[in-house]
Amino acid sequence: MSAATASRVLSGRGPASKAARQRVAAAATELHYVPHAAARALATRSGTRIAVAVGGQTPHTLNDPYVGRVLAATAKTAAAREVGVSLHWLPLHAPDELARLAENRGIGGVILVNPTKPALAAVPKSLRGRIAAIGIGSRDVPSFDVDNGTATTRVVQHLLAGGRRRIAMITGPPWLPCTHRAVTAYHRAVDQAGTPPRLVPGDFTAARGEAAATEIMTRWPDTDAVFALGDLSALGALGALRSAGVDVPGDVAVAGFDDIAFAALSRPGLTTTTNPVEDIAARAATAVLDRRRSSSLTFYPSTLVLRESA
Amino acid sequence: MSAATASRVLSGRGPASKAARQRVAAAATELHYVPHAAARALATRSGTRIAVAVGGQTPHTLNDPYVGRVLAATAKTAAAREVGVSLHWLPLHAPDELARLAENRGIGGVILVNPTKPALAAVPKSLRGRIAAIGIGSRDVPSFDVDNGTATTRVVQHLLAGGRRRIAMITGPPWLPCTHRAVTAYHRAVDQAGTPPRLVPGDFTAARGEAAATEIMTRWPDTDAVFALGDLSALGALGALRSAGVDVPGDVAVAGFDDIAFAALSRPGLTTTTNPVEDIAARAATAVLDRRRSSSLTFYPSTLVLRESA
DNA sequence: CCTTGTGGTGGAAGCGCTTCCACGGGTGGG
DNA sequence: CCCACCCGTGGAAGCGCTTCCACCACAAGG
Repeated sequence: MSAATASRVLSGRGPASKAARQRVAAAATELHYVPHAAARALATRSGTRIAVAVGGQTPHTLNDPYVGRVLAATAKTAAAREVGVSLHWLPLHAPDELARLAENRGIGGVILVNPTKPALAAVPKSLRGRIAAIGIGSRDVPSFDVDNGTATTRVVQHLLAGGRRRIAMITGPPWLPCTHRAVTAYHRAVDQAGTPPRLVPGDFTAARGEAAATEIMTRWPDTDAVFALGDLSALGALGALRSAGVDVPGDVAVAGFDDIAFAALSRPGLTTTTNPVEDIAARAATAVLDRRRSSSLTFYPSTLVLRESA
Repeated sequence: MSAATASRVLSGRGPASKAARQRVAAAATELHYVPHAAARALATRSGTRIAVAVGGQTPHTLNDPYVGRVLAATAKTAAAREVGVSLHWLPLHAPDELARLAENRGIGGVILVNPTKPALAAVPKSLRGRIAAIGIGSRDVPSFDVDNGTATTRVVQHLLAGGRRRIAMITGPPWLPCTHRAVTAYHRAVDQAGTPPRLVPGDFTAARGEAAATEIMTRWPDTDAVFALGDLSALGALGALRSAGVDVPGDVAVAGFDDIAFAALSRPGLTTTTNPVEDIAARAATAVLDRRRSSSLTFYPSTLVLRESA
């Protein structure tokens, strides 16, 4: 029984007789053998382990319900394939961080969450086929994202149908392509209805949502609906409005995006539109693990969730 | 210039002349050299990279605001030391998973989050000095946790001071030592006040909080306060109560634990008690990276945050 | 019976790094 | 002036695995 044979059966590659297979399996379980991931990565020069790289201004971005959902879903599919998950913060101002990550081996694939354009541009060729992006919808890299254009249109139409005529929008970070898609859809929808566009930049955080709502009510006091890209911002806005004595949904309707768990927990319940992140993350994980270069841009449908706030 | 010399200056270990140091540094930056983590781990037989292992029934536990805070804080201190973070789910029924993790090298330290007793017992000796636990408060392994005994006492006393006399508690999972500490403190506090103990088991989730609140109001309709270990459960309870037409805090006061971001966002705002997880996680990360075996059990103070719900 | 194939096997090289060790050329003291 | 000493250096081994390749034994065909 040589190391070569053992390696063949344990890694499942190469020929091995039934007898050898059984002997190795028996020995492995008896000795509680665990392959040395580093050695394997070194020899194979292509680690297993999928890296989730989250873009953002501070490491604090990692603490976000959206990211939490991505992580849980990724960890689940990763565990099923017996690979690990590592977590990385991709500073907005250091796009080459991704290249370092890739060179630093041990990783078999990368899932980018909300990366900047420069970060996408800096994707090293060595990562081809083992990288996917979610939360952006870009063509530079295989992407999986929610169809937030259609979703935005539907939300705005719902608000219009409810009699709202001055609908403000709290956007996502300007450096995200998905922000542009949503903003475009928003513009088209309000233009079509002949109602004025009111845009305030956001960053997906609750704090920014609060500030943005205050800003909106100051600049345009007659606003009767606020749509925030991201439930966190929507909930922040909702809180700020109610603290200011504004009745929701009486005076102002509030709608969010993503349908995070807290959207249902808030009072009034937050009207929002789903984001099937779990599916998306699972698909992205599978794609990078299988080195599929397919499907450069896939959009997942979002469905409107009506609660009390709008 | 040999590989040996380069290795010495890059890893900062061993002697090297000033000239050599500079030449290596220059070459490294020019070539965008990134050390191969796997090779290094193999040679050193002690990887860098800190593993966060979260105990729980399903991978879904990874998606929890508490865990999110731990991850963000860990990633921050890890990034400052140029080490990676990997994420693991520690199934409740597979305590040896931790041993596999340890053998699977590449990791320099482990932070256990809410591990079970069997998992703690299964900690391999090879991990001595590079492991720490948070969220449990155990002596089996260096632990950093919030002082939830004192915090619980203070919450109950606050509820009593507010005139509440039938205070129910939604606990944490029974397999967590911290649940016992809090339950003990709760018992002592209500006994002292001569009010009846009302315990319902929880698991930190919002769904369980809702169910528990319903259960409480069914079994003990005259309950006038609910204290949940974990804001998620408290918010779930709060939602269920209000849906049942119960006025909060008029009829029933609700208090939580942890002071997650949503505690402030909810209406009424959730009265809770802080959990300095960020500090705790940072300290735990530093401890494992520095291989400190010190401080077997450190408790961090919690402060009461009064909002509208209690 | 010998040839040509086949599936299974072990030897050995090598993945990129660290670290032991032996060695050379400086310095200071005798 | 020579020796002992020490700092800085490069050669080489080895971390645990994979994988190429040569090899053997056997089965099937001529």
